[in-house]
Amino acid sequence: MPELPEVETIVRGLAAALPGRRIVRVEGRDLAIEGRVIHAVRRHGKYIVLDLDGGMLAIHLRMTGKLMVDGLVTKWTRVVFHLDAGTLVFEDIRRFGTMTLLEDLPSNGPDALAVPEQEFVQMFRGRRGRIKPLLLNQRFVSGLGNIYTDESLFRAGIHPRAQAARLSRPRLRKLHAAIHDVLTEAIAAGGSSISDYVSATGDRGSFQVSHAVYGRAEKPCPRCGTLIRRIVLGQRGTHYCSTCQRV
DNA sequence: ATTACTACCTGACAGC
DNA sequence: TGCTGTCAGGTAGTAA
Repeated sequence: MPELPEVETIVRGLAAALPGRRIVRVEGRDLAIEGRVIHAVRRHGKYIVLDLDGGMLAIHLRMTGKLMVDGLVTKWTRVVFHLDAGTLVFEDIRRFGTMTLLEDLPSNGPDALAVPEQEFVQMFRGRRGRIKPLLLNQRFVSGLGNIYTDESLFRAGIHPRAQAARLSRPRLRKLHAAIHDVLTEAIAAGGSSISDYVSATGDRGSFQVSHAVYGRAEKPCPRCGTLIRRIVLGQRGTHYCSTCQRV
């Protein structure tokens, strides 16, 4: 479910409520963090990181995870953090989400929103394979998922099957700008809510109405009117405009 | 290094 | 109603 803009939106909501709160009791998972204080909340790729005294809790929402401040408890609630004031509720329909106490964060690639253009272009040296699966690889660049990969490639005019190593420097610079712009606009819109995603305050995002290709198979391209195609690439549904996007 | 396949788990939806 | 199959915003493990 959540990609970088959704995780960023959730983290902003958590950061407004959690720092300074003490975890009094954890219900639903054996984490042994009772009594610890949450000092800060940050994002690391698609991970939500709670900095506690003496460690950090890394939470990954995978497909259907939600983290809500004072959220309602439902049949899909998996963990409730009881705080000295209020609660933090973790809900996860498909139970793919993970929650681990760590000393070191998982090593992944540079953040898709923070990576400088020059570094981004250089990362492609020596890479084989097609561009879309590469962008989805979190050890290459972290934060992009299926929605924003498709949307970024559309804006950059790059076909998802294009060979990464064959892209010219100008096209890579354009891709860098496209990724940055799409993510920035999506964060401003509070993320994309297609079915499950809500922020830490329970609000839906609105960026889904701005999607040009994702989820728009057989609908006209907003730029040229050609019908958007859906193919499967790297086992993922992939949407693109065959006129605007070239290999 | 890259790709394919399986698996994790649940719900929505289409078609019969 | 209900069955079957497909799809879903993610990622790990294994094999080729």
